[in-house]
Amino acid sequence: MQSTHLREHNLSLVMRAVVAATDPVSRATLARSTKLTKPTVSKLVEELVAAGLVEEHSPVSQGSGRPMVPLQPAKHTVLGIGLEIAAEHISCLGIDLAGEPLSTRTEYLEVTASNVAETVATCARLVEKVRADAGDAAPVGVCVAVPGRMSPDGESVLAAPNLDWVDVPLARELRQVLNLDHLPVLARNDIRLSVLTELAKRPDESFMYVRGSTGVGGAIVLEGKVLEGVHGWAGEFGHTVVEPGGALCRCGRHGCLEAYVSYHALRERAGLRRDVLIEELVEELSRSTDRAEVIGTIGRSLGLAVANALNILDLSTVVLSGYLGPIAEEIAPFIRETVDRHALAAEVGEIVIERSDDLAAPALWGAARAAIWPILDSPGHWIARSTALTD
Amino acid sequence: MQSTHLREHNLSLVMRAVVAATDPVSRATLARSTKLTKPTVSKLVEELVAAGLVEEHSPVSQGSGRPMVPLQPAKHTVLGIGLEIAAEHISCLGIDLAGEPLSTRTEYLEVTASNVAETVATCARLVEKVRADAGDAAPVGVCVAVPGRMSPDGESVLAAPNLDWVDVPLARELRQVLNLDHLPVLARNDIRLSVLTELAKRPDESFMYVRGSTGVGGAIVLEGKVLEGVHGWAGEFGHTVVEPGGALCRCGRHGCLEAYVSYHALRERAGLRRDVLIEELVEELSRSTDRAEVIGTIGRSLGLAVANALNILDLSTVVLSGYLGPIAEEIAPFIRETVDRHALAAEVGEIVIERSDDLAAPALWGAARAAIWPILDSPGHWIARSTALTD
DNA sequence: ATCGTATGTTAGTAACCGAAACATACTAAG
DNA sequence: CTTAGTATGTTTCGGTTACTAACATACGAT
Repeated sequence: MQSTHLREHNLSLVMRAVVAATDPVSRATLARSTKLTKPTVSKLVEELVAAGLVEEHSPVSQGSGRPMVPLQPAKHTVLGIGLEIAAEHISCLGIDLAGEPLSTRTEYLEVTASNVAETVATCARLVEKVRADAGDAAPVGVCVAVPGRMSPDGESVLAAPNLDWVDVPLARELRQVLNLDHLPVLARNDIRLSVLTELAKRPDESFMYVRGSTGVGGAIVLEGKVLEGVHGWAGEFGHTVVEPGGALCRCGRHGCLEAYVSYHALRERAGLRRDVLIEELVEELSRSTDRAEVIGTIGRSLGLAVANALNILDLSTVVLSGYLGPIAEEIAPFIRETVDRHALAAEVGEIVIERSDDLAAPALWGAARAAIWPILDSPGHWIARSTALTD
Repeated sequence: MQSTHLREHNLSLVMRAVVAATDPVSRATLARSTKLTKPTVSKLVEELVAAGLVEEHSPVSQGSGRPMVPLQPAKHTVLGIGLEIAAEHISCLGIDLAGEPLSTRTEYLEVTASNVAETVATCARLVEKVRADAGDAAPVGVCVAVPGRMSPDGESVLAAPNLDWVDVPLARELRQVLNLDHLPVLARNDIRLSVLTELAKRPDESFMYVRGSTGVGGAIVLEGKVLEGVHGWAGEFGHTVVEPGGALCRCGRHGCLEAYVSYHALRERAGLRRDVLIEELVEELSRSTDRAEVIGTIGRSLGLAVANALNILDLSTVVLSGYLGPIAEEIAPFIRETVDRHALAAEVGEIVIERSDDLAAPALWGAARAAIWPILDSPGHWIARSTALTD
């Protein structure tokens, strides 16, 4: 490592500490939390303030001693742009460093294999609108959430069954259309972006994330890092077999978890109308069938898959999201039971099963956060870049 | 990060590069591989040579140009001490920085709950002998491999069924008996140490490690790091249920993998005599039963457990060790089949199933390597420490 | 009015790494 | 035998970084 990298490292450390703090922080507090000395922090903060990434407010007294100068992530100066492509709509969200939404826009269209160009054009239109709404805030980058399997480099969509897409070089096409010279434009899997939203609330924790929505998605988070795996789908247990030779899944095989626990599977089997909202799925199901039975179906299948994963990874926390969130407490016993059956009960501590306080569109928010990430990770690059542009 | 940490980081970088290289390396080569500049490398190497951690040989011509000065990890100067506690014997191995064995000693005794003190005494005796054998080599630390569940800090054995141990503060007791002032003494799970031996051959790779021995152990390696998990048993799928309601396992539940695929289970079910060597288990079994049936039993159970784990973690490599190594090729089809059944076949690349060229005692070797680790990780500390002692 | 306390700044210092030039030691060719 | 070419390793110097120690600042408490 070179000495210049050291500075970048520390700059990022301070920047992230400022963003991570919910309340304004003083330089002295930063020095303690980053384990750097006060002069060092002052130097680094000076640079961040000069670059407009951190805001300095007027001194505030804190009991005895000299009043602190509160520092906060700059508001409305920087714009992280998140996009979400779903089967029937495309949304765009712009947030600033503080995580404040600056603008949200949505357009409705049926995304299919035949209208990739139109989809890209729509994305571009939405991004332009959000940029306009955001005023002076300088764009940092764009991240697109796609419900499908992506190439690990974030360049292209390998397969997105819901959209009927195969091998679409989405990032490249967007980059060409969007007029953002050399800013990063990446495409990522929607679940892996959703989990970032959860991760913002539990930094550095280890847990398993399960989201019930159109399909069943999941991710594994180890010490604050989302596990990728060689193909980038670690933790995706939608197609784990939970009942050998069981129900036919749309992937063509039998007994997949997704064939039991997914919006489509549950809705169709209960013969409900197509326009049931995902959030209301469980309520609707309980109306037509015995609630215990519905919960039982979900719980048993999910319990097996989740318990297996927890066991192998030696994790003790599951976060349930999507329509699984509201019924987390009801599903919990099934997961617990299977875990107890699979691991030595005495060895296992209590399994923590939590519901995610889900936002309406976690993937969209995750994408926006991911777009901001480069600034937090290497503020120096950004500063160098922006000063080079203005000169 | 402080500037002094930067130096430590770079020192470690150079040290590890020297050790990782199989052949002697020049300063210039190190500069290229570590991405530091030549002067920096020279400075750092100078310090390592002065401390006796790296050896400088006489210049060797390499075609044209000035001959290089070959650098190698110092031999016989430093001693990493590994211990292995098994049910019926205790072994001790001392290696140097180059990974050369300096001495191996073994004593036989039945380790049980009643003779913890004797076990510790035996360990101490073995360590003393190895130290004596190693001559001037300076001890770096001690690491003990124990077949059981350990506290994450490496201090104590929580439970080791094979030894009938529960809650034994092994590291502390050893530290008191061994006369190694303030050198690290740690106790670790044997499988997690075995995998270090494999890891030395595949640095920075990701794979799953499965070892068939008295029981069935496993570990997950992600980018060269052994996954720990909250309790420190990530990847241990010996007690994964592979057949609900199946054979009784000694853990008290039914259908565990270990109830089918373990030395004890296989030997007892075939009615073989007790003194069959683990290495010869499969051969012996094939003599009394149909080989295809034996392989089938192992393959089906293991295939299910391994395939599930690969699927969830999105890994594509399995390394089979212990008595599973020799029959890796025969088991491979079962694992492949289950993987294909569980994951979307089109999405999965080829699963690589490899055998570990197992040493006789990988856990012992892993322990010795682990004992050496502190030097590679922070040579500066070691240098400071040893100069402080000699002054 | 003074003391205590916590924040933030100002030198001055020590340490680090890197760029460039140089010294070194060999091979290969004329 | 000489010269050119090449790669290694060293020296010198400069720029940057972060730390130490002391100080200035701005409050509350007594």
